[in-house]
Amino acid sequence: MTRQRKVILDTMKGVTSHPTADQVYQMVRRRLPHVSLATVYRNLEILSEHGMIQKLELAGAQRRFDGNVESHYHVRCTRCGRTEDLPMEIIPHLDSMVQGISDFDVAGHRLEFMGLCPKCKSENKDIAGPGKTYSPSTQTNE
Amino acid sequence: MTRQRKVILDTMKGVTSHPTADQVYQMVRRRLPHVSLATVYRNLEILSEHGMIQKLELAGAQRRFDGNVESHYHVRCTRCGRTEDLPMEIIPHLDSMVQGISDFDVAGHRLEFMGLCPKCKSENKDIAGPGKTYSPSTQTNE
DNA sequence: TTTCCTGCAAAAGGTTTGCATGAGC
DNA sequence: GCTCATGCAAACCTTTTGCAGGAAA
Repeated sequence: MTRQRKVILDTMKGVTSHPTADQVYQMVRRRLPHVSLATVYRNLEILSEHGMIQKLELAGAQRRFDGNVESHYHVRCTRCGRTEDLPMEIIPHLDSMVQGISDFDVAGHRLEFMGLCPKCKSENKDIAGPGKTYSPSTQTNE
Repeated sequence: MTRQRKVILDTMKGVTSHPTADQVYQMVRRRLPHVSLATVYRNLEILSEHGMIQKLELAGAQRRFDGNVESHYHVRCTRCGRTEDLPMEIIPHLDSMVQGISDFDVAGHRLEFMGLCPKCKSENKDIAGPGKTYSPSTQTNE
C-alpha cells in the first residue's frame, strides 16, 4: 500500500461523482504533483480488482451495437463477455419510481444482468470446482 | 441510403450477438471487401442516431470509476453525461426472475436510468422549448 | 447538379506496457 | 534484500477526422 495508492483510494472515497481515470489523475495530482497517469490507471485497476472501488461498464470496455432496437434486457457473462438478450418484458414502473426520488426527467432505463454462461460454468467446474467466485479481472470478452 | 449502409444495417439485423464496430467490419467485409472501417463507424453512428440500431453503453464511452462499492443504481443525463447515485434499494428478486428464463448463473445486475438532469432540462427549455426530444448525439459527457 | 458518402490515411484520444529506478516491508 | 510499485516514454487499440474522388437523388 504505497502513498500513491492511498491517495487514489482516498480521493475516490471522498467524491460522489463518477470520475474517469483522467479526472482522478487531475484530482490526485493536486496532492501528488509528480504522480503519473499510468500509476492512476494501474491503481484504479488494482483497487477495483480488490473490490475497494467499482469500475462502471456495460458490455465491457469496447462499444457494442445491437440490431434489436426494442427495449430489452441483457445478460452478460462475467467471464467471457458473451451478451445475450433476455426474453422478458421491460418493467415500466421502474421509471416512475425513480421519477419520485430524483430530480431528473427519467426517460427510460437499461438493465443488465451479470453471471456465468453455461460454457464458462462447466469450464469453471473443471478448473476450480463449482464454488469459484466471480473475478472481473479474468474476463476475456468473447 | 448507400450500398454500404444497407449492408451494414442488414448485417446488424441478421445477427443476435452484440458486435463491436470491428466485428461488424469483419462481417461486412465478406460482402463488401473494399469497405473501410471508417465507413462502418460512421454508419453505425448514423443508424443508431436514427433509431435503426442501438448503441450499448453505460456511463458513456469512457470508463468511469465509483468509490461506492455497495450495489446501487445510477441515473445518467443523456445530454451532458452527468451520473448520480440513486437513493433506492436494490431489487433482489430480479436476479431470481432471470434465473428462471436464462441458462446463465445470474449473480447480480446493473440498472441505469436515463433522462435529463435539472440543468439540461432548463437549458432545453431556453433553446428549443419544452418538447424537445432526446438526441444521444448531442451528448457532451460532463 | 448538388449533396452526401466513401476510402484512405493521418490524427486523436484513452489505455496498457517495458524498463530502469525507487519505495515498502 | 527481495518484491512490488513508480515514473516516464513508447506502444497499442479504438474511434474520429480531413480530404479528394465518387455515388445517390
